[in-house]
Amino acid sequence: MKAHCDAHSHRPESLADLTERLRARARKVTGPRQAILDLLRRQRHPLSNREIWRALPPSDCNLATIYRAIHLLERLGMVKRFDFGDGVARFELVREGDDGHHHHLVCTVCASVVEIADCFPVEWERQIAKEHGFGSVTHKLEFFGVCPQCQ
Amino acid sequence: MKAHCDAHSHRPESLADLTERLRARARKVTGPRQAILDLLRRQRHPLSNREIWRALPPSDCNLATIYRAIHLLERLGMVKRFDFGDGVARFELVREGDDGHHHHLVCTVCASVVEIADCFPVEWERQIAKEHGFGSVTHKLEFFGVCPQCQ
DNA sequence: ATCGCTGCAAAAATTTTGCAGGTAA
DNA sequence: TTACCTGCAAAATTTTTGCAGCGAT
Repeated sequence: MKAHCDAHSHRPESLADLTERLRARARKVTGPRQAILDLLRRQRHPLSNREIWRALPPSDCNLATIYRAIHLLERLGMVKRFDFGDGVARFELVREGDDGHHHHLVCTVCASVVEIADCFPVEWERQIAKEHGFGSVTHKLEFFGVCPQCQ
Repeated sequence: MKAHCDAHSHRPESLADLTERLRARARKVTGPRQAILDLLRRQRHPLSNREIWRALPPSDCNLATIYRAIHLLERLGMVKRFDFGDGVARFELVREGDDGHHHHLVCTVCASVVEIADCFPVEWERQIAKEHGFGSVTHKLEFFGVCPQCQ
């Protein structure tokens, strides 16, 4: 049984490549957008809009601009939304040509995050889709537990 | 390979049984709480706090009370939170002795919901836990697609 | 009679939007 | 130049909290 996603490399795409992707879509490469992209490309794990805001020097970007920029990047498929069940959306950069599909193991005590290579088997997903007549089926899967340090 | 959860019966627990569970935990059985429980026990699928509020006659319950009651029911394990990725928490009644663990297939167009019997294989979950030294690992899994009517 | 629960209203927190000026292309 | 972006501030949401009075037990 083969999962339909593998762990992806963590070597970050260069900032130049990222901004090029914006330009290619006729979007402007501005200071705030570069700051956000440059922050995200250094992160291994998803950040919320507010976390991005706090991580950036106050002069770099307004919180409203972050909301707007993240919306844009999400629409362009450059950023993917993850939900760890605490009501806060978090975002991760998606590598060129990738769909960003993967999962996390989140510590319910300290909120540390591990990226997971395994994935729900495609055959099951297809079967579930067929069984109910649904099309274009995907899934969201996240794991929760207590990390070694917090035990 | 066996999933570790099966579809559960949809026959709703009686309101009397539900309120008894409250009383057994030294919580008061009040009008608003009965109204909420009685509404949830008739639902097959999760409702948000606001949906509960709109579904109830205005005089039955204040929105703030619903937030408080749902928090309580969640703490008592009588209600389970689900997240369909749209930023709104939804809640489902959990049957006595059950842990409420199951998954949904949600239409991304009309938001209709189908309950899913399959589940992520326990062995994999255990392996993931072991691999990263995590304890008490569970998961959240939801499927998304386009239902027959919306295609 | 208690103590928990409720409604109401205000506060806090989160996300969206309008607008006027600035800037990438 | 000309759209597109941005900061700021206000608005719209969503969720939490304080408080005085009511009511389940």
